[in-house]
Amino acid sequence: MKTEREIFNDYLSKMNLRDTPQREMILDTFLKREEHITAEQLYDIVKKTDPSIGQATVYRVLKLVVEAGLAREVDFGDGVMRYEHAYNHPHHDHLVCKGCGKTVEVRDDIIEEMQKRVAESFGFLLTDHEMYLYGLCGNCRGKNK
Amino acid sequence: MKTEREIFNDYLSKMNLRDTPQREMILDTFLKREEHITAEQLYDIVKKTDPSIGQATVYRVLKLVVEAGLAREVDFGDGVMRYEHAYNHPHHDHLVCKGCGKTVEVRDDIIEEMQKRVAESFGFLLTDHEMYLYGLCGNCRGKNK
DNA sequence: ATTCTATTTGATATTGACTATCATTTCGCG
DNA sequence: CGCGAAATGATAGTCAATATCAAATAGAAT
Repeated sequence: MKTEREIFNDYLSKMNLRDTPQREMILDTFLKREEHITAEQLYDIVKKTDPSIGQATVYRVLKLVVEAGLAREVDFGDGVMRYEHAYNHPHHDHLVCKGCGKTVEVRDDIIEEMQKRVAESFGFLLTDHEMYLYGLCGNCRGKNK
Repeated sequence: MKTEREIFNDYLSKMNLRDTPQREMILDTFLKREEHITAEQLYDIVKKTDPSIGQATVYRVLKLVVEAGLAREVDFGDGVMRYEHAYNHPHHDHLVCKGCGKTVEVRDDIIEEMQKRVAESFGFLLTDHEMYLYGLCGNCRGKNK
């Protein structure tokens, strides 16, 4: 089982890209966090370790991390892209509480299967999908009268 | 059965908003088009009828049309919000071809039911959802080697 | 109809996320 | 080392969408 660092380095050499301290640092910082994170949030954290790092570099490295298969983009529709771990975190969809913003990762094989069938019934070859379920979590259900 | 115009006017008076020629014009132009449309595209069309209309007004009116229940926002993830008819166009999801951009409206009751169950299994009350199925349509399947 | 005032409009500036540009730095090969 | 290509960081630019604000106007009161 390869480590994330190995996968990232393999991707860099395969693409003839260079191994830089910034890239390693940003990747490591991303990997340490478990939750969905935005580029700006990651930038803020990274600056604490190395204040000289540029914002553009964080955006650039996040893109590489996605291409290397270690991260996945998540779009909750609020205009900001978030990133989540993709390594050892198989595909899933998201349940999002509109009250408190809490998210839960969900996966349902029946839904996945039906999605493929629906696409095929229109002659489409399904390559991927996005599904966001919005609602109110247990805590927030009671609050808004 | 109320007309869209009646529904819109009802909404305006319920909210103590004024009935203006711009609002009527933009609504009418939106209603004439059947396909998903962006605010900028609608602005371009509307300008042909009345070049004095401001871009901001189109954005503002589209928001009202959504609030009145006559339109729905659709986000295909390309950074631009699109609007589709909501009146007599019941909820559906979208199948999007990554090759040519073609979209198909789809609806599957089993998926809808499973979504509700999944949400409930986590204690969530499902209020709405977004589901986008991305793939290649019949035409585009053969093209990419 | 005329007046009045809060709403609406259109022009413009601003925001916020993200990308492009570009001079300077640095990686990594010889 | 020393070189050339690639990466970085600072900055400017893009683009959709929103905020601002003076001027125009809807619509109720007169």
